[in-house]
Amino acid sequence: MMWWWAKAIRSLDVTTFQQRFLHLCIQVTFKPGQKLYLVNRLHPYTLCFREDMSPSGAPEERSRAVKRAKQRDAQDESGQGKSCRVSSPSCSGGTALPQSSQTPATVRESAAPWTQGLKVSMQNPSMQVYKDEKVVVIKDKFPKARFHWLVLPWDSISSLKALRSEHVELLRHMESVGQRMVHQCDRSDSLRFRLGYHAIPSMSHIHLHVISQDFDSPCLKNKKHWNSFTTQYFIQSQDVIMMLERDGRVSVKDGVSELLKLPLRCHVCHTEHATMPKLKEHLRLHC
DNA sequence: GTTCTAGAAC
DNA sequence: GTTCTAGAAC
Repeated sequence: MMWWWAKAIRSLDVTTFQQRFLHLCIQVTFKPGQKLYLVNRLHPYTLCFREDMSPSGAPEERSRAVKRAKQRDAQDESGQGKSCRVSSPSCSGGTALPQSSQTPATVRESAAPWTQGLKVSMQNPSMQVYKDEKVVVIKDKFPKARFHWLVLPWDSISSLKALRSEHVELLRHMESVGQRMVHQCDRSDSLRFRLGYHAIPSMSHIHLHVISQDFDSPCLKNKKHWNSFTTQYFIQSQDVIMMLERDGRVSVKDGVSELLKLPLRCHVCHTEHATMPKLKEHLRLHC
């Protein structure tokens, strides 16, 4: 399997690949359909492990496999899943190291592949709208408002939990860059913006949301979306910085996830609405 | 994070 | 019947 990877990766010859990865002595088992993300600043790659589509496979599994493959292809065609995908004719249950490797440490899957999406996106020049030596800004792939950017540090910081006092300056810079994005936008005079972090983000790699408060977007679809930006689940950038300065770390209250289940309440006039369509209709009044 | 879908709500 | 949500799967 490792040799197959080596053949699959365009920019790394076999020797380089071995030097960089084999010494890690890590064994990873892939399930069909899982993706392997190889990320550094220069070469973000995705290897997709497909199911065994041979006639010997179970009919139900083949059907699911075809369905998933169609979904992936549709995403690729729409430009949302830009990746260097390499197919294997039969690689279900692949293993990353030769069987002969001595005392390999088995690594359990630490996170679902989709949680790593931002790490890939931030490296993609076509998605970057601003960058400097400390941070990069990308447009949210599924914006929840007319303007929705993400400011990400180049440094690998997984989440709010990983923040310490020494990050204060970086966070101030992230906020400053976020404000710069707002001011360069042609609607900055008429739209209100908020800058903040989700208390428990789904995606790995800390990211500052810079989002206009119109919430006029087809990607805003459900209660979780709404409450993640309009309740205390959304922690303002300034509050994060203040906490970090005061306590040296950011505390997230227990049970914060419950906020995502709160009734749908307008963020402007605080009226309650029974369904998302009704809330979205109401929001037009405030535009 | 999204998509899909069963079943609840209307 | 259609609309909408919530949870599973990815």
